[in-house]
Amino acid sequence: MLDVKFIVENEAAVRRMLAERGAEADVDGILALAEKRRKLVFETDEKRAEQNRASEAIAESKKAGEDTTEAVAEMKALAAEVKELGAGVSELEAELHEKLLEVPNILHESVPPGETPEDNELVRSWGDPPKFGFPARAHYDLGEMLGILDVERAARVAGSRFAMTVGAGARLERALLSFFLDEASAAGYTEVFAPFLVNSAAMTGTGQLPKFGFDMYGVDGEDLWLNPTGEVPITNLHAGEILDGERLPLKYAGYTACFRREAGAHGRDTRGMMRVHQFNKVELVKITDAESSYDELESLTADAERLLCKIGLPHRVVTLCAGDLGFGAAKTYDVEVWIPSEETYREISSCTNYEEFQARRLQARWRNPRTGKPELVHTLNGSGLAIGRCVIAILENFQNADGSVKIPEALIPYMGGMKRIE
RNA sequence: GGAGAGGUGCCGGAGUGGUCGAACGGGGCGGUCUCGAAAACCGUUGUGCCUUCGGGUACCCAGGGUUCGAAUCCCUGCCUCUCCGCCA
Repeated sequence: MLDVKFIVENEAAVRRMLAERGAEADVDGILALAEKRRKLVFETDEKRAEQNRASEAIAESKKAGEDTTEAVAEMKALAAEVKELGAGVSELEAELHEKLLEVPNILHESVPPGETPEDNELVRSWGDPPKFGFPARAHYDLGEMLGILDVERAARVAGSRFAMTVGAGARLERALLSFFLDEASAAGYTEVFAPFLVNSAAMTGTGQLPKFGFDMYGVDGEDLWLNPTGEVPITNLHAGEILDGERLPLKYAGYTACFRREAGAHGRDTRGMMRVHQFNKVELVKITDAESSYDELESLTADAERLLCKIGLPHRVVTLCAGDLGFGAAKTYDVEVWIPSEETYREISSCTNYEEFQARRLQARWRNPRTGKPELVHTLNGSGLAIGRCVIAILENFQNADGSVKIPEALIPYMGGMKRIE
């Protein structure tokens, strides 16, 4: 969420941002409501002051033993007026808040212009795509051949777009999850096991609501949602708090299952476990101040990338262009891993600086010792990493001609010494 | 699921419906004293909004209600704790 004051004072910049993103928001409505609210608050406060003075006078009179029935009768009208004005202010504020929640974040100056993923900017790449002396098999074929991925039975118990790993496949998921969390701990992240179900307030705090409810699963009859990403429960951990500046940056790493309806993705990635309704992920979250947040974004991205290096998976990093950027993101690096069967790079981590956008919704602040005043924190997150897609990448990049798959060195200890899946 | 208790400032903990944004204690910060420290003493110590920058206004879990006036009374919700039952 943007500050109303910022919108009032930087109308042109806000409109420019909307144009660059190819997004829309009711800037006119916000400006009009803000001004209306300002005037009504002033009027209401004045009436309240009058009422408070009169009430005090009544208290004094009563103490002096005087008859107050007349004064009390006179106050009735004013009391009713104050009540009505107050209700008007609340209504305006609710309306304004609603509109503000639908304005996307401002863009960092380094975000490249562009409309589609084609316009994303390559930052760097690591490793070379493997050259096989045979046609590369897709993960769903390898998984089936090896008996470690069972989409059919997953569909039986849940439906289409669900995947289930079995045997060495399941072990590989657990290995990755442990490896990622161990690496995160070593890099200074605090490990958390947060709830997988979150309420509407949390979903609003990180920006999934009110605009993107269609892509999430809700729990019938309760104010609960299945979290679409670990970002939600973990970032919301410090909602409403004023943090001690010395504690920053806070760094968390947590495993969550992630649930997405994939509404609007019909026909895309329909086979295997590339795009499923439930997948596993280790999420990295940072809470820091404005001064350090872009340095923290670089190191967060490096933390995610290093995992791929240690496994030995070829990948690249791109900066998302304005049109491809998420609603609340000020800047995002996508880390993309090489997928041989598609002969392309696919997203495996998305590292984002939200600056104050989430913090303002969350009311997450820190106390600046220089000023003694609370300031909004900057929040960041990125996958470290998406486990399902990592399984895909490992199966495909480390496959042999006979369909067996070599376990990457770094994961062998986590696989109980297993060196190959065959 | 059943029965009960409770939610107040950084923490503990008061608070007859009328200067209560809130006693008192602890903590923090600043100061006096000291070579320094401790102790003692003094002062200070929440957040948002509006402002004609003098102030004003709101917030005692959240949302409603009663009242001229609510931290204090009423209703609803959420959360915490205790006991019983059930359960991974």
